[in-house]
Amino acid sequence: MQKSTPKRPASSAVEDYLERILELINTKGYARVVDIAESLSISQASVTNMVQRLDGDGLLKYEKYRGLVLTTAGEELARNITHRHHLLTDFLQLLGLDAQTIHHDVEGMEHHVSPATVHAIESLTAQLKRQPALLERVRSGAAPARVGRATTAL
Amino acid sequence: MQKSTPKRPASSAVEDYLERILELINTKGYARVVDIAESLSISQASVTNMVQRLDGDGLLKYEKYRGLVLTTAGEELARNITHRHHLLTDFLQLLGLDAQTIHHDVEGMEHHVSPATVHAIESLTAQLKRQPALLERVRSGAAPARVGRATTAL
DNA sequence: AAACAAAGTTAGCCTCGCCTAACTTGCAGC
DNA sequence: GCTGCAAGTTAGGCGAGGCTAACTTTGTTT
Ligand SMILES: [Mn+2]
Ligand SMILES: [Mn+2]
Ligand SMILES: [Mn+2]
Ligand SMILES: [Mn+2]
Repeated sequence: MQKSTPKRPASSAVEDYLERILELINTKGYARVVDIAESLSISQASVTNMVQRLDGDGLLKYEKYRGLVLTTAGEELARNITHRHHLLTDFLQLLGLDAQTIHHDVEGMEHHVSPATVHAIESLTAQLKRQPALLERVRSGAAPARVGRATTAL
Repeated sequence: MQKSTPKRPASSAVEDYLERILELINTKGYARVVDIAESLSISQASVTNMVQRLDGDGLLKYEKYRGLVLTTAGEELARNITHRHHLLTDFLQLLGLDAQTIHHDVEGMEHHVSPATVHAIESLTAQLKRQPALLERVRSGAAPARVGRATTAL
């Protein structure tokens, strides 16, 4: 156990690293410094530095020149941020946003959504998926119907 | 006009300062360094420093020891972030989240929501407000109805 | 008008997260 | 088993955005 670690909430940077490391492991079987760097558009030197910090924080095991593996704590955190990422992406896709906007916004928002909010958006998403008509109105930017104004006009 | 300023997007910190300054001006008529500091839980020294930066960026006019006023550009930015804040707050309230969670999440998310997403969430919010039944299901965390399972059970 | 407190400023420092340049290690190919 | 390149690391540095401590200015009080 990592003692005397006050367990501050992980920073956005830490979450982004862990998320990407897990993704690399899941798709390539391993996560090398060079791959992480490429994938995050960050220098190898910066990755090495962060990896050493994450090792110190007990989120992964790192052996110089040899590679790294996520610890249980690290993988848990990685799975958690991944879940937030997917949920928000799913939600924004429902709203009809373009892929680029979605990616940009999700990449930032994912770090600020607390568990209760995750749960609420999951619930909302599930409900919305059974309301295609409502979603259609959202996507078309339909204003709330007002008496005396055509809502289907061009 | 502020020439030779490449106009990087405002940082989260800058947006938080501007939002708070506008709020102070709207409620007290002015925004002193000490008030901004108190309101953001930041030292007066840090506020002075940031205010000087914002002056340099043309977002406010600052006279040493004398006070500050937002420029047109600054007020525009302030109104914009304020709008995002209110929209997200409104949206999360609809989902039935508690005030504390809402404040925490909004304070972070507001800096990462692009115009298209703002528009989509506005649209969604408007639609949701006319769907009290759906919202009730969201708030109660109802799973999508499944045949053979009671959805109203305790 | 002198003194005092509150507000504001400056100086110096820190952490985070990034960078480049230079060096070291590991691994293939020969 | 050299050798050369790719991968990895270290060293040094930078900007953002915080902090505290010490100083200055302003405004109020007497
Ligand atoms: Mn991210
Ligand atoms: Mn992500
Ligand atoms: Mn904020
Ligand atoms: Mn805000």
